[in-house]
Amino acid sequence: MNAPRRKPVPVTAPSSDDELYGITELAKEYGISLRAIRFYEDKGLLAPRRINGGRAYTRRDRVRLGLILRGKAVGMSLAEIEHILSLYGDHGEGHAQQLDYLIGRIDATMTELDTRLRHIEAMLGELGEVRSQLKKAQAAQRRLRKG
Amino acid sequence: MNAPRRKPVPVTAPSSDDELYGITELAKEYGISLRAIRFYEDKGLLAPRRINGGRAYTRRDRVRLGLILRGKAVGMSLAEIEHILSLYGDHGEGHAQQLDYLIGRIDATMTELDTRLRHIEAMLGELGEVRSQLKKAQAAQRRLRKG
DNA sequence: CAATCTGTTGACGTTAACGTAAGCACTCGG
DNA sequence: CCGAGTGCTTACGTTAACGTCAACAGATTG
Repeated sequence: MNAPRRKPVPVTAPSSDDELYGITELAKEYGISLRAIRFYEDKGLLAPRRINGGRAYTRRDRVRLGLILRGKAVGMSLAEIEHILSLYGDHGEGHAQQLDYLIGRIDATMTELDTRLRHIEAMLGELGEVRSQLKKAQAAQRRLRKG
Repeated sequence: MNAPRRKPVPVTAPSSDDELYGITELAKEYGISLRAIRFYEDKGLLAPRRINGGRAYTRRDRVRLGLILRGKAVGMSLAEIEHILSLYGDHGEGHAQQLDYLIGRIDATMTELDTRLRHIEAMLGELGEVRSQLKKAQAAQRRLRKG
């Protein structure tokens, strides 16, 4: 079963028209595969416009992609990232309830990130101790060799 | 093809003999499944002794398991965690080269963790901004309702 | 006009990290 | 002696996050 073919077009405007980017540009810029970018789209994390069948990304899309990758670097699942992404974006003229809800979710998210941060700090601390132990051993060795 | 059967034994000493723990104790203590613990063993992250076919964990094993889970909480893969775990443990009487190598790896690991930490801090910062924007909107709403 | 480039959509493969299930082995309490 | 409890192993299933591949369509270029 083949989907009906649209007619794609390069879109790849080096720096001309209206601040739109092709998928390959984004891929190279962030060092990821085209497949990954499309995958994020499938998962609803990105929603580029279509220009004659080709994906066209705006600055805003680029920012989102950046957030996605940052999320991954931090060890979040795509689901969690989607969660966070939804906190950005136009909550234009949101009603009071919406605002409360959003702020609540942001607080929750920040708390979780804080926990992670503390875990990392703990690991850094422990590794630092191990390191200084090794440093001591190293110094001892040197004393044996030189003195 | 069946492996030859050993004879397992509870080992489950509540707090008596020699500071050994059964697999279920560990599982409950850390809130994970037996399967997961065995899985970590398969991956070489744990290596409990066997007492009559049953796994017997020491305090040291418990600490390692803690490190594993902390690593996961921080978003590391089991491979990365194994990497880090190898930095602990007896480098007893290590030779100079070994020490240099280990310290180098610790430094590398710490640098990487530092990067993650910075990513998280960045996200926290951005979320903080979004939050304060929403707070402003919230205040505006209240002014409309009350005054 | 044919080759090449860029892009699109399935469909299937892969790796990591387990979960689930089945079947067997000891031990212990009644 | 029998059933429940605990543990072991092997084998297969599952989810996430892509990678790989095939087949095709416009555009561009020699």
